[in-house]
Amino acid sequence: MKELELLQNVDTAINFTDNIDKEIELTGQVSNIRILGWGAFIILRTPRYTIQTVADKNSVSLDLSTIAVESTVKVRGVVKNSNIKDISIYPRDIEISLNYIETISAPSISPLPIDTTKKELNISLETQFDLRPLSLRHPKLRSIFKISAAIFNEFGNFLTNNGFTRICSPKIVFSGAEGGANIFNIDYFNKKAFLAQSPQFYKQMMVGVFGRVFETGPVFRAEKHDTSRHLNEYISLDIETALSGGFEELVQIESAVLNSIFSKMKETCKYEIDLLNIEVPEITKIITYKFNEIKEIIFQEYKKDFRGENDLCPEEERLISKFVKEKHNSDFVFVTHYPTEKRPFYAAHDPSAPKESLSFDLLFRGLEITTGGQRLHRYEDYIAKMSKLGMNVESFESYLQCFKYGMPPHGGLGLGLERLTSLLCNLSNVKEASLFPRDVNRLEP
RNA sequence: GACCAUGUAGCGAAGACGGUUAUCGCGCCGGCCUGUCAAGCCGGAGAUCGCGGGUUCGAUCCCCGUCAUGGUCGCCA
Repeated sequence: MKELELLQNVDTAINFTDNIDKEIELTGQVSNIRILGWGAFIILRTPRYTIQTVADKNSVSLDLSTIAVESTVKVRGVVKNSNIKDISIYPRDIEISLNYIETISAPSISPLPIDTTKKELNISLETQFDLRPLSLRHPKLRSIFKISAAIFNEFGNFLTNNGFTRICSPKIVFSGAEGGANIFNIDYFNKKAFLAQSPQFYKQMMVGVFGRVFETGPVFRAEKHDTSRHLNEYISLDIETALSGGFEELVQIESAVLNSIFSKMKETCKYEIDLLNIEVPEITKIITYKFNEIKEIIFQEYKKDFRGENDLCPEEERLISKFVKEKHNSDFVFVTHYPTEKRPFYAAHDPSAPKESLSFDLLFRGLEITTGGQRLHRYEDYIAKMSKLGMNVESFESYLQCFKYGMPPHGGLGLGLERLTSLLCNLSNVKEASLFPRDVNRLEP
């Protein structure tokens, strides 16, 4: 038996201002080393900091030329004020003047096949992903995932603080929510099962339990699309809530969530915002256009006629975003009332105009990042709609229980984490916002 | 899946009417530098030009095939 001490503090944070001219100890990985005649500047990557240390070759016993990039080192040194220009370093107003440095772990092979010490990584996407455990060590790539984490966290915190309950629904499911072709089949103890395309059914069921729920987790799409905005596994930020008003309430909730994410990001991600040169937006007014209005605007303003088609193509998404930016100075536009036939069976429609669904997409800087809408909530409506679409009602019995025994009017939305991250960080491909992207051709790393 | 591009050193690129030793930057190796700013200066090593076939006296370059990657689109978050 061995009893371990209960830690009062597991953080690695250091109060530098209280430790000026005092000696501290740090362990970190060498992200860069600049050797000069008298010594070296060694940049250390630690969980909280990327910090500059300074080693005079006469003050430390270790031969500085033996220190390879990505070595793990333990150092002791005195905290000094400094004024560092390199914005990949944080904090920049202090540095550590070393008395001692020891290599804890040295790489077996050095150098890295890619150069993570430069301002830009300057490698192809393929190389970036093939060497993901290494490329992610670059300050700019790390920052992308700090931004992503900030979005993820504040999405959950804001909703939790506003009466939503976090749920975790199964990813191995009995049936798909969106239809058959784009769903991954798996063998589940000799039974047919699927990987969830969406937590849709479960989050609806849980509205009957908690009233307001959210989930942040992976979803899987088996589509053989291979584009800069698609992943076969992505993180879906999902909301589902009972509605007291119309489906527009969802638009307002999402706007509030996004604004909360953006303002929190400005607070906690100053370093990343600076490093990635991110322009953090804010929704100051909620701009909505009906689907049919969009088609007319595109025709009137840009002389392109897509009015016959019942979906928006990427070009239309870009054009309408441009239009809204110029006319309303907004990076965001909600497109409402999509054709009912383009929406899944559970989508509610306008009783006075059955062809128009009570749903919306959110376009951000030219790309769709959210689909949402009000759902059907009456059992009879489900039976009627599913029968009309030729669906097998019996096979959805476990899902339909909640409606049979009473559900409030409700709706929800799904926000693509990687899409939002990539647009915020000005990435050209959504895969860059996924740690280990899964696409048609990539299963590892 | 369709269409269009691209495969040249560890990484990112240039190249040529089809003709000696294939060019540049980064990294690497050696040297220099008492404060660097994702360092600097000098020198050096490093490439079966994606793979297979064809045309040719001769192919990294032209042709055919193939594989891989990227872009646009279908579809979607």
